[in-house]
Amino acid sequence: MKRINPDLNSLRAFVMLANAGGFRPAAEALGLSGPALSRQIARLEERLGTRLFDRDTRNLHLTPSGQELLTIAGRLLHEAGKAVEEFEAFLAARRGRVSVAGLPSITAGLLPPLIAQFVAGRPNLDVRVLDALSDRVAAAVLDGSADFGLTAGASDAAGRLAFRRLLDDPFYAVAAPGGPLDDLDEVGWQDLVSLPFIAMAQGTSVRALTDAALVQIGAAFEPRFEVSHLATAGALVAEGLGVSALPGLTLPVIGGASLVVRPLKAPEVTRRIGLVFLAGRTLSPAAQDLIDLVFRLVRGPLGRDGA
Amino acid sequence: MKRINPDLNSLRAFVMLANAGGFRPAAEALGLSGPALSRQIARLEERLGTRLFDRDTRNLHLTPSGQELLTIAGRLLHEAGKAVEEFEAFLAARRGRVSVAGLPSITAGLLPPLIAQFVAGRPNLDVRVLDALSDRVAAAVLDGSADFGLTAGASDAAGRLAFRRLLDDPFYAVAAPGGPLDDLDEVGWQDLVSLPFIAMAQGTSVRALTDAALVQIGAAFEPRFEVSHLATAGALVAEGLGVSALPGLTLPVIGGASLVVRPLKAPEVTRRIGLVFLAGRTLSPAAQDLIDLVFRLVRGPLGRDGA
DNA sequence: CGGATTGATGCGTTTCATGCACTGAAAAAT
DNA sequence: ATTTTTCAGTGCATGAAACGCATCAATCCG
Repeated sequence: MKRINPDLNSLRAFVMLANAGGFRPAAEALGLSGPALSRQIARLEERLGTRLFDRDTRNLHLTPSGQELLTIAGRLLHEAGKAVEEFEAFLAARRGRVSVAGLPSITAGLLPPLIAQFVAGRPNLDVRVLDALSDRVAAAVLDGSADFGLTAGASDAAGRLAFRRLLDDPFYAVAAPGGPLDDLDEVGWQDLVSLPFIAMAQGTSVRALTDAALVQIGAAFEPRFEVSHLATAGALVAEGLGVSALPGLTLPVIGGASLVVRPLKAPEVTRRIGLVFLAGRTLSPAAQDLIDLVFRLVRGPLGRDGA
Repeated sequence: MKRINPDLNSLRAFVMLANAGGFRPAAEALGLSGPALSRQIARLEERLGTRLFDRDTRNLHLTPSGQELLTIAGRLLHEAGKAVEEFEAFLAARRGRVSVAGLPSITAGLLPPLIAQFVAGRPNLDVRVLDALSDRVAAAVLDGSADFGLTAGASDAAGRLAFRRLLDDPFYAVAAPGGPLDDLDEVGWQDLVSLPFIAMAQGTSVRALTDAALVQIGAAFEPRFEVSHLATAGALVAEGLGVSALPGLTLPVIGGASLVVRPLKAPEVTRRIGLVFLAGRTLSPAAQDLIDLVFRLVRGPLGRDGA
């Protein structure tokens, strides 16, 4: 048997005619001329191989087949409407899921208020945040488990990732109140090497930049403590066990407000934070929207904690 | 916002392309040329206002929007397939419901084996049988609660009903074994009037014909018993309380095999059984099939209990 | 560095749907 | 009873949409 292929417009016309009870009102409701509707029904009947209406010039009645089709077509059109609505919601970034991968300092310090603003009024939009170190962020973007990443520097893999600079995050020296930084306005890297230093673990972007800065000034690096998590570093600093050098974005995460924070100079080191995404790939509307929001709020009003 | 109107062919093409992973195999599977498919996708993208594939000459990847559409379109196409399947099943008379109205003698005597044959292999086809007297059969057909009726004579209503003759059902005289008919080969109506007569109630087709026959021979009619149901009449006859005159189709219902049955002559009275349906209205495929089966089996091989 | 493969584009053709004008039939009005 | 109106269907021409063929640009392979 040849495959019947209903087209939705015909079905819409059919349902409209069945409900209107006459060609004239149905045609008008459809924005069609009378003859056009007449032919549309005739075509549909021919394609389906059945008469759908018993009609003479004065009366119009659904045949049993028409009655059956009315039920089925009504349901299908309803499904189609829902499908369109769903997809439009997705396109309008009101529905779907955005997965962001980012460095812990970013996901904890920068992102939360932005995400709060982003999801406001979008109850069906889910946001996943994946916090990981730089290379795992890149990996997550590469394998598709994150729509995009916010990380430091453009490490990276065979040109398959694109990078867009978001902001430069300068390093600060941090110490406990009553510690060695109290009387200084600004600190040089050289000043730090003689102090007990709390370093981030190998593999973190902070550590890589710290190492680079120390190499630049030709200093040997002997960290007193080495930790993986910012919160730990912060707690050690607060306890007065040492000093550290950290990018500005990390400060809110470690409770920088109760520490002594000083600009770090000689050299001025900044962590280049940016967007990482698959080169040549279109992003979902929601992801694109979130990115736009991030860039707008971070770059525009220079305030980095939104609202 | 302008209403997006997806057409199923585009979606089919899209899904096919997404699954095939390349234009060439997808186009072939769709029976289209390469360029046709290319344009179809381009049109769909334009209509939806989104790119669905990130593609260059060598790679083809769904965009997030494409991924979303794939899910939604797949579901919708599945629904459409089910809808077509359902409707085709209805057209093929494998699904749906047939409502038959008929005289009790027909629904009980003639119909059951036909219905058994009819529903064999059609598990999703329901049959409703409405047994009622002649005028209620007509009423049921008129108001649509029955697809068609099997009844006696073309009584009927303002030409809105059409009648098609099925068979002529001759009357027989029936009595208990050991009763007055034992020694006769055939019986005349005149012979019956002197015997205790068990008559069907007023309003039945049997009674109307009985009255007419007796008027024709100028006999007064004084039934000894008057009953509404065939089974009662049969039981009274079997008990030897009287004789009756009944059409052949009723005999199986009353257990005619254990009674004495003789052809009734002078005059030969037949009940004209036929099909009643709404004039000018198309019947459902299933109803039409059942009608065809009834006519074929009743008229053709003269056997009235099928198989 | 050529040949082959893949998706896109130009162009002419075909198919399909639509609108206008008109026909034929049936109900309503006179 | 006759005319008028109403309604769905048909002839015909127009316009849009989709298609195939030929070709092009970009990429991969040998």
